[in-house]
Amino acid sequence: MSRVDRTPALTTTSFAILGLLAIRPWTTYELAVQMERTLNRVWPRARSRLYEEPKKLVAHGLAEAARETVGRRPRTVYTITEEGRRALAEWLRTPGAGPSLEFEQNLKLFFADFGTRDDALAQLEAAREWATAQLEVFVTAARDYVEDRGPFPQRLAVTSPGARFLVDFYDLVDRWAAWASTIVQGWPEDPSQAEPTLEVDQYILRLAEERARRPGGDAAVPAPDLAPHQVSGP
Amino acid sequence: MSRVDRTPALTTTSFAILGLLAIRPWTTYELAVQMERTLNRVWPRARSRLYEEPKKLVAHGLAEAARETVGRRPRTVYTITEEGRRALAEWLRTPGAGPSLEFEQNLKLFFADFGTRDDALAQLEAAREWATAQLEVFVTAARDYVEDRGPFPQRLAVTSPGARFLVDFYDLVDRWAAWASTIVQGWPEDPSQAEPTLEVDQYILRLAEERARRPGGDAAVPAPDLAPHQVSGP
DNA sequence: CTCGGATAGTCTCGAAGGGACTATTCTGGA
DNA sequence: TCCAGAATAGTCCCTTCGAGACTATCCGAG
Repeated sequence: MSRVDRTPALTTTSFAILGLLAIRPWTTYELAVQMERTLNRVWPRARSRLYEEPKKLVAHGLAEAARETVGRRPRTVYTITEEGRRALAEWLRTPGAGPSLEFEQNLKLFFADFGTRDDALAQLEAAREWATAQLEVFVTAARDYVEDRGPFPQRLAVTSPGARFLVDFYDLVDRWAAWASTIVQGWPEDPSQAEPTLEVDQYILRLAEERARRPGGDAAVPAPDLAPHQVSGP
Repeated sequence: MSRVDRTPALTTTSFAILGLLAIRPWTTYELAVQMERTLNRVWPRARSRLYEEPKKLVAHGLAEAARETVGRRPRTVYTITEEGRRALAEWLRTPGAGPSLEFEQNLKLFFADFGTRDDALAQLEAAREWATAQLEVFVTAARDYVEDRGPFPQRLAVTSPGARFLVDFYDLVDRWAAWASTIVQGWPEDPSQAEPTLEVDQYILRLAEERARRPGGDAAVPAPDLAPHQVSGP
């Protein structure tokens, strides 16, 4: 009531920063750089945001700020507190949200019948380039890690399953765009005149149904019966 | 300068709405529902946003609003203009952004060493449930489409490649989470004590490098040499 | 000695999210 | 036939975010 304190609420982004602080102390600038290089891939946030979060953490008692100075330039080093570690563990216990995907190139493909076939092909080509670029950055970083030149090698056991997801995701985008290109190339100039390819639709449906029937339980998953991103010829 | 009009700029969301209007006229409510059911999967936006967009389109001359009334309740039906169709085609010509992914469950996995093994397993299980739920909704909708009961069957040719991406994405999340679960089950109670599994890391690296070498050109993509989401036993 | 890139931030504005709130119309079952 | 609840058709508010402009110092290579 009245106009009491109101320290802004903690968000997922706050806990992402808090997690980094649990690894070691950082300055805000280092946090921002680290975030851009790694966490951005699963939790993208604007740089400007990242400068606010540590302050919130301090306000909540989850981190401490130490003002230092390099020459005449001041900087702030943040360190996690014991309460911060408890809060982080607590956050890890609560269920997280499922993936949320924004995919403008796919959105444009969805409206392809209001443009030209070449427009659609350009979107798919851009998607492939995106995937390639992501993978290149990834390979460089991953090679460093495997050759023991990466930071925090002791965290590798914990981080590699998540990394696997990213590689597979980039690979999916690439394979899908390549496959979709072959489909779109078969369209007429004006995509609104394209004939529905029933094989594709039934194939999609079969894939989806098959998966929906797969037991939700556990254990090893068999390799897919249907080769991904290949359309069987008629 | 001074304090002139300033009709707010058009965003990707504006064009998503404009694309729907290119299919047929809608009321704002219908647009919001349609968006939630379909476009949300590649371009998720809050409902409240969707009520603003058509007004912007009108302000830019890309759509027209017709006030109607059902009984005593007023409603507004939006129709695309010729200029709107031109703007849409123009937008389709410009390259779209690559995918952007938010994945909180994976983020929590990334910090698994500050929680317990069971916390990590719970995140993965939640990811599987999410994927299953998405697929179930998808299957229901897709079955309707294939059995000719879906709206806009004439757009099927254009929309099914994009749908394929979604099925594969959900499938990826599911397979990955199942695979990752088997890895995490091998961890000790305290994940910070987990041993790095070099096989996994080198496997990831090999996958990534192999892909990075793949020609960025075109044409059919061969089936992957390595079965997705299976770790070869030692 | 200097110049460009890395370090270390602040600030602003508009876009987006999330939900509370209102009100009328339609539909299926008692 | 009547009523409850779902669907229709929005408005409003507050907070968070994103994108980028802006400032300033430090450090290393040539």
